Amino acid sequence: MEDVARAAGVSRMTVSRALRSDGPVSDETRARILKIVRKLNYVPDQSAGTLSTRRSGFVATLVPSLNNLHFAESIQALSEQLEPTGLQMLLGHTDYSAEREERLIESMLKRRPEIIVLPFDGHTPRTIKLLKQANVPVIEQWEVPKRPIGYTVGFSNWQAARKMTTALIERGYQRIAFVSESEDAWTRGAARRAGFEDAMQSAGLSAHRMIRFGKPPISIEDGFQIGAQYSEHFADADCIFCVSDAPAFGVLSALKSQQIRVPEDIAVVGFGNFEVSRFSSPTITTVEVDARGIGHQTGELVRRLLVDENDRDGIPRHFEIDVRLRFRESTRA
Amino acid sequence: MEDVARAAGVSRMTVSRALRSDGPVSDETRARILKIVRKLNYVPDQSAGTLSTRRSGFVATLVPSLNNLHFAESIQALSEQLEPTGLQMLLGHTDYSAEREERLIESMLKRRPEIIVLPFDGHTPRTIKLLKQANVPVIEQWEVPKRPIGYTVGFSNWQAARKMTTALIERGYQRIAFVSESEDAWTRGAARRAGFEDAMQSAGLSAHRMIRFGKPPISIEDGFQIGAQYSEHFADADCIFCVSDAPAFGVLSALKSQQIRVPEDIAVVGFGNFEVSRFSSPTITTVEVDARGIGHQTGELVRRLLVDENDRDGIPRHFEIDVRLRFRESTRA
DNA sequence: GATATCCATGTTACCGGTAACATCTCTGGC
DNA sequence: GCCAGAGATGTTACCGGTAACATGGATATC
Repeated sequence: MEDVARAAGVSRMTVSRALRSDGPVSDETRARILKIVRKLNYVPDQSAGTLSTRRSGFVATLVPSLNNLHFAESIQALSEQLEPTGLQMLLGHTDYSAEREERLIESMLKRRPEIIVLPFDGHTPRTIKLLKQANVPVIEQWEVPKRPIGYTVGFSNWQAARKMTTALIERGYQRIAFVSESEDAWTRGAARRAGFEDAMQSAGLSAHRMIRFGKPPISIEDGFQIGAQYSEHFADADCIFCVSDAPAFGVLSALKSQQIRVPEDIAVVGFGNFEVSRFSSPTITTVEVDARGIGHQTGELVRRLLVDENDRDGIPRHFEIDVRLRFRESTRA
Repeated sequence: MEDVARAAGVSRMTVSRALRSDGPVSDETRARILKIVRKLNYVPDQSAGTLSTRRSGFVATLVPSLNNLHFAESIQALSEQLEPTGLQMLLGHTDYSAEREERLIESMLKRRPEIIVLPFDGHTPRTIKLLKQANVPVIEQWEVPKRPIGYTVGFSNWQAARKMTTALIERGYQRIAFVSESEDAWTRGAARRAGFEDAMQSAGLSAHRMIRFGKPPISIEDGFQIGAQYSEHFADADCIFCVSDAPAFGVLSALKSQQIRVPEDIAVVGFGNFEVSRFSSPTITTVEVDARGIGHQTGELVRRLLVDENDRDGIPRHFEIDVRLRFRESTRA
């Protein structure tokens, strides 16, 4: 920067001002400085700027996992929203572990993020303490916690699963099995399971056909293995509701290879509306979640909180994301 | 930090030393300081540290897109490798646009990354200039460029597609169609297409059945639409080689709905070995690429370049990643 | 017992920007 | 012609750490 200032015959401060769109610099001087900046290939050091302005320009972002299209898409949508603002995303993935989440947050806080975006899958007590002390807006995504730390963008997995279950019961299904992960203490999967159980009980039906298999995120392969044990798990069931479309597709694939007909012999239902559920045969009934919408709304919220000074009033604490039931060929009408 | 130092009755420097594992501080003093740090919830500011040490701890990482399992998995593998090193990843996605890539690199350079990891899909001239001037190791991933900037971790998509095509020809296929994206000027998809064409020509076969459809990344839906126009595109073909498993699955789905049998009437081949290709019916013949391996090797390389001081000699410039042909039910033996 | 050596700790300056205030020049109003 | 006010630019100090060197006391060496 010193070099640029010397070459332009001005002070460092003027260079600094010229590089920031707002600074009061004459057009002529700015043009001259920018030309020299380009010639010398000067790239400002943002950590020095951060230190001085106390604004890091970082958005700390956590996701449970990247190899899940939902999370990948919401991240992608968020990062697209962030681009024009000049904010940068610090990304980490928790791998569905609250301890890993805590470690990640701890290391990200050293970068002084201006906002923290993370999924709610249950936090450790220390995580909650760290988040509160960070003195920075916190946005919890996906599942909406009962006691939010700050803002939330998401929906109730409990309600979504309950709604689908109730709709299935209305369509005449009574002996519904539920497939979910084996270690999901606090995840969205657990909330879906609870919603399913509640709906069944409310209808006076038994929710005893609970299959737990595979670690989060449950995969197509896991679903295939479950489906391969049809007689053991589903002999007296009339419908298999899976915690996600991936195992639903796997179950379907396994049933097909055993000549079990869907939906004639048994129905299959997923969750998430992944692309594969629209193109499998039969196509899979599922719960559609607007993953991009979560990223987009979060981006919008970040903009209102950090960028747009005129739009800071009356920001709601909670943004509800759409959830819709998609009935397809894998259930009978 | 000042506060901590005062509370512990030492100088700021001693606190700084106590917080870094290496510093020469007596065990007793360090214990006392760490206790106070915890009590005061002091979190060091890494941008100040960066400024002073001239080490940012950042690994600038670009991917074409996140909603593609290959990239997501390689990123995940890389970030797992990075965790114990204390390095943090700055992630951006180019959306297959060289201009976006240039902008991202420009903004990331302000953070003074210690290394730059990016896919090779062709760069703008300015991008190449920026990367060279950054004076930082550069790792190009996935497709291996003819003229690498620094290190490379990947494989030749040209060769991989050529190998599969040759194997298909050996199995008796002669009228092979190739499905790829419509705007893929510099992508891996284009390299695959070129490899296909070369193999066909070497075998004295015509490579005129080129279907171009959909923007990168080509989806299941795109494949479905292509497959739905069977008679137009594939009336006289005996095999459909798709640039990725996603459209292959979509094509398969469309063929099935038209009662066209695979592989009896026509074969379908994908690329990537996504999970869906193992569980569709029929299962899909594909080219297996070790996506996690790319992330893992990259992480290993980063470690050797930045962390492990004793292992810095004789680091190869290029790491070749495994590619294997997986013949499944969608082609006849 | 004098000196060399080592370890724990302190002091000072600096990393590369920007906030805050000071200064200077030019313009317009009366 | 004098002064207020606004815009462009300069000066100084500071953001929160750490590098580099200085210091002081304990121990080892002969």
